[in-house]
Amino acid sequence: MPKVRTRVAPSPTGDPHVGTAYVALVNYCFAKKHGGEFVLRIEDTDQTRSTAESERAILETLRWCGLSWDEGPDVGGPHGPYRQSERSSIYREYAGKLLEQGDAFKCFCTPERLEEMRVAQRASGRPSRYDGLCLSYSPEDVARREAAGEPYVVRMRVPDEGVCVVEDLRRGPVEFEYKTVDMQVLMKSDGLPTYHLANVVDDHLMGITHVFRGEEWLSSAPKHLLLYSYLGWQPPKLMHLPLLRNPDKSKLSKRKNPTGILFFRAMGYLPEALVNFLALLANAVRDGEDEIMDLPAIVRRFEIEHVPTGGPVFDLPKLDWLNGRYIRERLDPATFARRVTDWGISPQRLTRLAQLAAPRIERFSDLGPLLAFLFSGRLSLRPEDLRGTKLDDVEMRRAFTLALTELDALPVWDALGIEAVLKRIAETLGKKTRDVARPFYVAITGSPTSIPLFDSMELLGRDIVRERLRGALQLLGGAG
RNA sequence: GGCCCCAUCAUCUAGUGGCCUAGGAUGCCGCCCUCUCACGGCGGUAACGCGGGUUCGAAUCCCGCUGGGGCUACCA
Repeated sequence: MPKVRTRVAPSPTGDPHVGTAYVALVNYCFAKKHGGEFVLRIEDTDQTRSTAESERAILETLRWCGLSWDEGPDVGGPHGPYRQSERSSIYREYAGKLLEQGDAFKCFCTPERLEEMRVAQRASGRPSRYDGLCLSYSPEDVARREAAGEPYVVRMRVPDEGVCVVEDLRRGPVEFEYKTVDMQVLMKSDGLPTYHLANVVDDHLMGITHVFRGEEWLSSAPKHLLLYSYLGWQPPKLMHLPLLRNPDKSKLSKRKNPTGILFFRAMGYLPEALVNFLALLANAVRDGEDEIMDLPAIVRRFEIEHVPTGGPVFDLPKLDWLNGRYIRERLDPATFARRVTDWGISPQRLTRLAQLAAPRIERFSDLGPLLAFLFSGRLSLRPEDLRGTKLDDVEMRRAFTLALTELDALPVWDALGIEAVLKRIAETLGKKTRDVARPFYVAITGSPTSIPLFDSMELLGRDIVRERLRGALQLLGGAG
């Protein structure tokens, strides 16, 4: 029996998500429960979306949660590198092997043709699936096109007939007819692999024995199983975890709810409470058992067969209750003091605040009202508070809506970038920056007079800013 | 549209054919404690989606329906 090895493989394409922490926790628990190892791998094969900043934040927040990995891009290990962008030659090798075996082929089809094909397939009620045009080309044809410099991708071959049975550890056998499984792209025209190839190759090479991943992967499991068999490898055991949901039951998304681990940190949740809460979502307690438990206890009582299959709503009020219990039951006054300091009034943060606040106060006692917004969750505002003279409701809605998307797209969250976004929005609206800034001051700081806006936003963090803008928008009756 | 997953209180869930006139937790309501509030204690509210089977017996097994969700990219 080989040693149990699990992994979490986040994609560094945005702010770290609680779903990632949930999946990481399950993989961590399973590995530790069985005396195995837990690996962190970065899936950055999408070079247009991946950022170093996102990777850094993911590592930092997972560590904040108390999860540690035995191997990973920062700690190294015998199966590295742990960043897929550094493993290109490995994927090329296996793509080459698949091509040679005839289990993959070069595809020269244009995006336009593929799009047309899919539209037609959908219209006639068929599954969306590559029609195999490029499979019909002779080797000479392929060589000629390649020599002519036609761009191509490498696609995996999928049988037209038969059934693939995916054995899910929790759900049992799940059947897929091969004719409903698409001939996925394995190597993009930029020479980098897609997730499908990279995850199979890496899981094998890294000796991963069990894969716990989100349910969104269940329908592509047949492709992965097929690749394992083409390459002559033993696939790991698979289990698909339910997706965390918004209160409206859709997949948890930052458009509707706080989803960022950074949000929970900025709001003053304790990492042990957050992890405890996520653990409850994976393994509920039995009657009479206390719901508070630390990581070792979570690991000890972890049972994969008790992970629910239905997607749970991320129930913020319950997290609040649990976090409150941690604060009043698990923090002695000294620890309380230290953790509050680390959270909001660390010397570094106070130094920064000093520069921003000192010019605006006459007594230290002015600090309370001036900086209260930095130590608050939601602000209680009325629509009248937002209204000034320079922007009407329609314009404000427009400005907030634009800000919501543009701020999300900022690669690095700092005052400079935020300023650029606000100025661009003012320009779009044909207004002065100062006039556009006013409602933002109110929405973000709760008052039209405050310490500088862009710094305030930076200090609050992207997630809280998003929540406050969303709140302001709601006050004005929705997006514009 | 096609494929797949899922289905117990508002929410998280226990429940793996009789222990269930369905248990716990959050939320909400009430009472108690109390210099306020909160905490805490006690009590209450509230669910097996529907229809067929199988069985002596079904929340538990099977089928259909309905509902929800995911996937359907040269993103993961």
